[in-house]
Amino acid sequence: MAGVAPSTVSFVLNGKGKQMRIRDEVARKIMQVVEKSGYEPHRMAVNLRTGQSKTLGLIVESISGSFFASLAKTIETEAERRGYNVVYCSTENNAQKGGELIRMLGRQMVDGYLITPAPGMEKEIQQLLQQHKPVVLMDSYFPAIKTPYVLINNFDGVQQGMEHLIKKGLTKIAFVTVDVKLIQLEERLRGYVTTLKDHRIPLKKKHVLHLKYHKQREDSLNELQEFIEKNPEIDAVFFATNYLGILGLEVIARLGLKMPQDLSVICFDDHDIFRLYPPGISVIEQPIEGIAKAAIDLLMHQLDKNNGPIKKPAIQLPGRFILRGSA
Amino acid sequence: MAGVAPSTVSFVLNGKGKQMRIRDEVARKIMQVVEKSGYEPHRMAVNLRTGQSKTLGLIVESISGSFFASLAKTIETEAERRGYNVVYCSTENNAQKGGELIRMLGRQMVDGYLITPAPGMEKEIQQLLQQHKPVVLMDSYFPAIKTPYVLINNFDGVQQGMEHLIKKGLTKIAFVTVDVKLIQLEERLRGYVTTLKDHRIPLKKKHVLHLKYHKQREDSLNELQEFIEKNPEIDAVFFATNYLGILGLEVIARLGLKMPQDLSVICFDDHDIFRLYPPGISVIEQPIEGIAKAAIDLLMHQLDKNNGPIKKPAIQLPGRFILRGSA
DNA sequence: TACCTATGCTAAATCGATTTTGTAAAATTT
DNA sequence: AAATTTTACAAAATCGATTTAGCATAGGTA
Repeated sequence: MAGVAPSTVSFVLNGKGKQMRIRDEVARKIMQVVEKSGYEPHRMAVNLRTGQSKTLGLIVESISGSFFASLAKTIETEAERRGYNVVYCSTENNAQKGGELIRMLGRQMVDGYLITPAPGMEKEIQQLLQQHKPVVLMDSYFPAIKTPYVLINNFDGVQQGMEHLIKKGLTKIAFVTVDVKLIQLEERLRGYVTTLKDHRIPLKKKHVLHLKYHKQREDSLNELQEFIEKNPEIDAVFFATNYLGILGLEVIARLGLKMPQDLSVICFDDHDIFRLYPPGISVIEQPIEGIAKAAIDLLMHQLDKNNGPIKKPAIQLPGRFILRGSA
Repeated sequence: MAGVAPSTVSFVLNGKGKQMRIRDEVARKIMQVVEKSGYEPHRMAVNLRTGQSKTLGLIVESISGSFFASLAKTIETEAERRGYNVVYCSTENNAQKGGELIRMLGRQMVDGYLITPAPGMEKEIQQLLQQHKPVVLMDSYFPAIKTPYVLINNFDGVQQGMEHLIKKGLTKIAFVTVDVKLIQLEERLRGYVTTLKDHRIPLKKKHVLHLKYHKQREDSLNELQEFIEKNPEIDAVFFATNYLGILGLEVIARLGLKMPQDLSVICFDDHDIFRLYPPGISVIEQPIEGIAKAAIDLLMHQLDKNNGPIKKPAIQLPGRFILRGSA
C-alpha cells in the first residue's frame, strides 16, 4: 500500500529505520499508511520469527483467593506497561495439576514464569530452570532452588503484631498455624517464638496449634474450638494465615467471645472480611503491589539477555500492621 | 528422528494418519519417537499456519471481585477441557480501558471473546461482531447487540427473595439499588415492583433508593444511613448488589440495628462476607458455574464453523435463594 | 577512467508447523 | 502386457512477520 517492500515497512515499524537509512519521507509515508489502514502486525508471525512470545506465565494457587487476585491484577498492569501479556493458571492446591500447568505453559511458549510455589511443584520448577527458562517465585520459595524470589518478611510481620499484643499487656498468646511444610509458615512461627523469647515470656507448647492441612473445614473448626476451650487462660490469638483467621472468627462467634475484651485477635494476611467483620480484625497486610512489581522487575532483568546476573536474588518486603478493633 | 518427512509426522500427530493412509507401523514409530523425545509442536507455528490461537479472551470488570474470580476459574477449567487457553483482562470499571483491552486481545489473536459488558463497551463489542469475531456476553447484555448472552434470571431471583420476606409477614420492604443503567438492575427492580403488586402491597416511591454510582463510598454510606433513619417503618431491605449489601451491613452496624429482629436483609449476589457476618446474610446466589459453562458452550458452538446458527442465543439461569439468619 | 564507498532500498532466507500437490511402487483392471 | 488406480509417503507451498544478504545508483578517491 505504501509502494515499498515488506522489509522496509518492518524496519520502520521496529524503529530500525535510521539504522537501515530509510529516508524520513518514506518512513513518514509508511507510518501514514499504517495509521490509516489500522495495520497491526500478526502476533503469531512475530512470535514465530523472533522466538519471543511477549507473554508471561503466572501460576498461582487459586485465582479466586483474594491475595492471588490482587497479585494477578498488579502483575497484569505492570506486565502490560512493559509490553507483555500474562496468562494465568491456578493449581488449585493440587501439586499434580501444577506440573501439567507448567508444561502447558511451556507448550504455549511463555517467555518467563512467575510462580507462587505450592508444595510438590519443586521438581517442575527445577526442570524449568534446567531449560534455562526465567523463573521468579513469589510468596514462598524452596531453599534448594536457586532462582530469585520475592516475599513479605514473614518473621518481621509476626513480630510487629506480637509486639503490639505484648505492649497491651497480653502474655498468654496462642499461635494457630497449619502443618504444611512451607517456609512462610515456619518463618511466622519463628517470629512468634522469637518475640516471646525477646520479652522473656515463656513459650508454652500447648499454646501453639498445628491444624491438619488436609482435614475438612468442619473438623478444623471443631479442633480449633476445642483448643480455645481447653486453654481458657489465653488472652490473644495470632492466626498464621487468613484462612485460619476466618475459621477463628467462626469459632469465636460460636463460643460467644467478644473481641478484644475476651480475646484479642491478629491475623497474618488481610482479607475483605477482616475489614468489615465487627469490630474489625487487626492484620499484617502483605505488600502485594510491592511483591508484584519486584517480581516483574526480577523477571524482566532475566529476560534482557544482555543483563548481568541479578544482584539481589532474594527480596523480602516489610508487611504493614493494620490495627483494627480486634486487638 | 523417525526417518520420515515432517509432513508424515504432522499427519500422524493430527489424527489424519488413516485418512492419509500412513501405515500403522510407521505411525507407531512416529508416536514412539514423539514420546521418547518429548516433542511438542511449536504453538506459535501452529497458530500461524492454522490461523487459530486456541485461546479465548475473557474480559471482566475486575479480577479481584469474587463473582468474576469464580467465573474466571470455572471458565478456565471448562476451556482447558476443550483444549483452549484463556487470557483474562479486567476493565476495572473503566470504559476506555475496555476498548483498549479488546484491541489488545485482537492483536493477540484470540479466537473468541467472553465478556461481562460494562456500560460504554457497546461500541467496541459492536466492532468485534462486525469483524465476525465470536462473542458471548455474560452477566448482562445490550439489547441493541445481537450476540448470545448468559445471565441469571434477575427478575426471578428477586422474586424468590421477596416472596420469602412477604411470607414472613413483612410488607414495608425497601429496595436499594444504583443509578446505573444496566439491564440486570432494571430487572431486579422490576422483580421487586412486580412481587409487591402480585401481593397487592402498595409500592412506595420513598422505599426505593437509587444510590449514585459515582459517589464516594463515604457519601453513599451517609445517604444510605439517612434513608434508613428517615423511614423507620421499614421492616426489611433488599439490596440489589453485593456491594450495596456490604455498605448496608456497615450502616446497620452503625445504627445498632439487629438482624433480623429490627430489620430483615436480603442481598442479590453472594459474597464471602455474607456467609460469615453474623447472623449470616440471606442472598440470591448466582449460578456462576452454570453461567460459565453455558457461555463456553455458546462460544464453542460459534467456533465450530460447520455449526448452524445458535438455537438459544439468550440463556437465563435461575438463581438460588440461600436463607441465612438475616431474613 | 577505473575503483571504492555510502546510500536506500529490495530480494530471499528463515521461524516451525500444516496442507496441497506430486510421485514412485504396488495392486488392479482392461 | 499395457493402462489405470491405489497405496504410502515425500516435496513444496504457505501462514506473516524479521533479518541477512544483495544490488542498483550516486558520490568520492586513486
